[in-house]
Amino acid sequence: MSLDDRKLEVLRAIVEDYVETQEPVGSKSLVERHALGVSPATVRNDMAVLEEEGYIRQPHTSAGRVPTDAGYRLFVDRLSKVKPLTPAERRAIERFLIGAVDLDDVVHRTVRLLAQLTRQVAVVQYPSLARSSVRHLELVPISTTRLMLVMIADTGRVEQRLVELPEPVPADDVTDLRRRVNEKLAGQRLADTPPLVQGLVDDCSPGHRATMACLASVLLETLVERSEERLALAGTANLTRGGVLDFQGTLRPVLEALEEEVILLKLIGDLEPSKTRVRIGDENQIDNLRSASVVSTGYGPGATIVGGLGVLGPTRMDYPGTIATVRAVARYVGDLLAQN
Amino acid sequence: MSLDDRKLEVLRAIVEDYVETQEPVGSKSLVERHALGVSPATVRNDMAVLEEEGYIRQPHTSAGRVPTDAGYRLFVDRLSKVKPLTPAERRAIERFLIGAVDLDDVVHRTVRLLAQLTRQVAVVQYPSLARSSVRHLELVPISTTRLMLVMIADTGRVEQRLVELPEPVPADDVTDLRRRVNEKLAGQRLADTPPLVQGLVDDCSPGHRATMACLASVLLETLVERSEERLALAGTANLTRGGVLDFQGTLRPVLEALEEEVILLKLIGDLEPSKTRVRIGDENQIDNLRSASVVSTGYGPGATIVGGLGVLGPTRMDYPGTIATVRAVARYVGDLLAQN
DNA sequence: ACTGGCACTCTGTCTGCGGGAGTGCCAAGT
DNA sequence: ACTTGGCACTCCCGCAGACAGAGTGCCAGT
Repeated sequence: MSLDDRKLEVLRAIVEDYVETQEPVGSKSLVERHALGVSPATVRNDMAVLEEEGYIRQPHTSAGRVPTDAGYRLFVDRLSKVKPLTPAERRAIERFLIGAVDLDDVVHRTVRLLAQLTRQVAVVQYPSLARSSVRHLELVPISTTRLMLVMIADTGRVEQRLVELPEPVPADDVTDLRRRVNEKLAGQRLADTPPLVQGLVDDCSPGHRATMACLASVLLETLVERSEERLALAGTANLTRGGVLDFQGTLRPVLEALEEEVILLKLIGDLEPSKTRVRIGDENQIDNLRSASVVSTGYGPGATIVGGLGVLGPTRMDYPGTIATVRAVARYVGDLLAQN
Repeated sequence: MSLDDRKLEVLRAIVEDYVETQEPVGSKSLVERHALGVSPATVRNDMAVLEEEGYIRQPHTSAGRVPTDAGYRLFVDRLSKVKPLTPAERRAIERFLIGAVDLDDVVHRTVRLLAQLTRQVAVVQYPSLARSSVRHLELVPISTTRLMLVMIADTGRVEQRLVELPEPVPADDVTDLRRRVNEKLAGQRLADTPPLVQGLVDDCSPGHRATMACLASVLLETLVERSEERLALAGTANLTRGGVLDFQGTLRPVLEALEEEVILLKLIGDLEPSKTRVRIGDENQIDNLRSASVVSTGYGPGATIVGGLGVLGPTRMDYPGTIATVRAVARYVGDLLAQN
C-alpha cells in the first residue's frame, strides 16, 4: 500500500502539531487545526495505515499518535519546505559575527549564536588541521634546549608545542632551522607534509640532524597524526526546555555524550557533501542519543569545507527552522573566514 | 543557648547520614547508626535546639531533619576532619597528569580528572594573564599589511592576535620591531606593561610610529585590558547523579550558570588566600546556584598563584572528600607547572 | 471512498484510607 | 538538671477505586 497525498498531508500535520504541542495528536484536533477537508474518521483510517507503515505510533491505546523516527525522516526528506529566516534573524547573525577579533572569538560567537537562534545545543568544530595548509612555522627559543614551535595555518588556527631539544642550539642555528622548515613546508597542506618532513631530516647536515629529527617528530606526532580537532559547545541548558519529557526521563546519557569529543566529532564531522545533514534518533548510531537528533553541515571559505558545525536537540524538533538556521550560520561563518 | 559537644556531634551525624542516604534523618535511625550513647528522645531534644538555631530543618512535620546551609557551614568549619586521599587516588592523579604535552593538555586533563575524582562538575581556569609575565613576543608576517602577534607567557599560555597594519612593512623592519618590543617587554609582568608599551610608541622613529601604535593598541586592548580569562569545564553529566532530587527539580538554572564564563570566574576566581574556599548555597551570591556549593582553590608553581580551580555540586555534598581532592589536584598541577 | 455513530480502552486525576515514620511533650527516673 | 520511655499526633506515601475525557476501531449507511 503506497501513501497517497492526503496521507502524507496527515503525517505532516501530525509532525507539525506534535512538535508544537508536545502532546500526542488525535484525529479530531487534527481536522480542527488543519483544513484537511475530510472528517476525523477518515483521518483515523489514514492514521491506521501510517502506523502500519511505521511512520507514527501510539504511546498507548487510545492516546493520540506520535511520529516515529521514520516519520520524522519522511517529513524531513519529502514534506518540509525550507523556512526562510526572518530579517531579524539575519540581522542577529550579522551583528553577532562582526567584530570577532580572532579565530577563537569567531568560533565562540558562532556557537553561542547557534545555540541562541535554535534554542538547542550547538557544536562548532574549529577548522580542521587536516584540511588546513601551513602558512608559517615559527620557532621561538625558550631556553637553549627548548623551543616553542608555533604553527599558523591558513584557516587561522594557531597551534603551539614545546620541543625539548637533545642538545643546546645557538640562536643563529634556530634562524637557519626556521628558514629551512618554512621553505619546505609553508603553503603545503598538512596532510601532505609527512614525506616533506622526512625529507627535511634527511637533507640535514649531520650536526643538526638530531635536533631536526626531534622537531620533525613533534611536528608529525602532535600536528599531523593525532590531528588535533577542537570543538566548542554551547546551549546545554536548552536541553531542559520541554521539561524532562524529551530525552525519556534523564538528561544523563545526553550530557555524557556531549562530554566526549570523539562522539561530537562523529556527529558533526562528516564533511563530504556540502549538504546539510540530519540524523534522527537511532540514525546517529549512538545509544546515548537515541532520543536526539543532530542537524549539521560543513563550513568554510568559498566552496571548500574546513570544519563542521551543527546543533543537537530532541527528535521532536523544528526541523525546517533548525536546518535553515544551521545553513545560514554556516554560510555567514564561511564568508567571514574568506575575508581573512 | 550554646551548643554543647553532643549537639555538635548530633549535627555532624545528621550531615554525614544525609549526605550518604539523601533522605531526611530521624532520631531513631541516628542513634542506631552512630554510637551516641543516648536515647532517641534525647537526640530529639537536641534536634529541636539545632533547629531553633537554624542549623537543621524539617521538610515537613513528622519527617526527619535535613541540614540547612548554616548547618553545612558549621560542619565544614568546625566538625569535619580532613579526609586523606587513598593511595589509589594519588596514583590516579599522577597517572593522569604525567604525559601532558601542552598547557591546553594540562588544563583539559586536570578538569577531567577533577570531575572524575569528585564525581561533580569541575572548573579549571587557565593561568591568568594578569598574573603572568611575558616570556617572548613574536611577530609573524602574514602579508605585507598583516602581522600575527604571538605572546608566550611564562605560565605557558600562548595568545595570538591578528594585527592589521596601517601601511606595508618590509620584513627587515618587522625584525627590528620584534627586537625592540622584546627588549622592552620580555620578562615583565603583564600588569606592568601598559606604561612600557606607551614608551615604545614614544621612542619610535616617526617612520614606524603608526605601525607601532597599531601594535601597541592591539597589545593593550586584547591582552591587558580585557584580560582574557579562559576556562575549562567538565563533568556536567554528574549533575544528574542523585536524580533530580538535588537542585530542587530542574538542572536548568545550574546549566545556565555554567554557561556564563563571568559567573564561573567569580566562583573559582578569588585567589587571594592560598586556602581552599567553600561556598555553600546562597553564599555564592548567585540565584541560579542556590542549591549548589562550590569548593575552590588557587594553584600555581611554588607559592605563587596563577589561576583557580574547583568543583561545583549539590549543597548535599561530601565536603571533606571534595576539599581534600581539590587541594591535592591543585598541588599536583602546581608542581607540574613548576617543572616548566 | 467517505462519514457518522457507537462501543471500547486506556490515561490521568482525584478521593479516601491505612501504614509508617517521626515528632513533641510529659511525667517519671537517676 | 538531664535523660528517658511512653504516647498521642501529624503528615507523607502508596494503593485501590471511581470517573471524566480523549481517542481509537469498526461498522453500516450514503
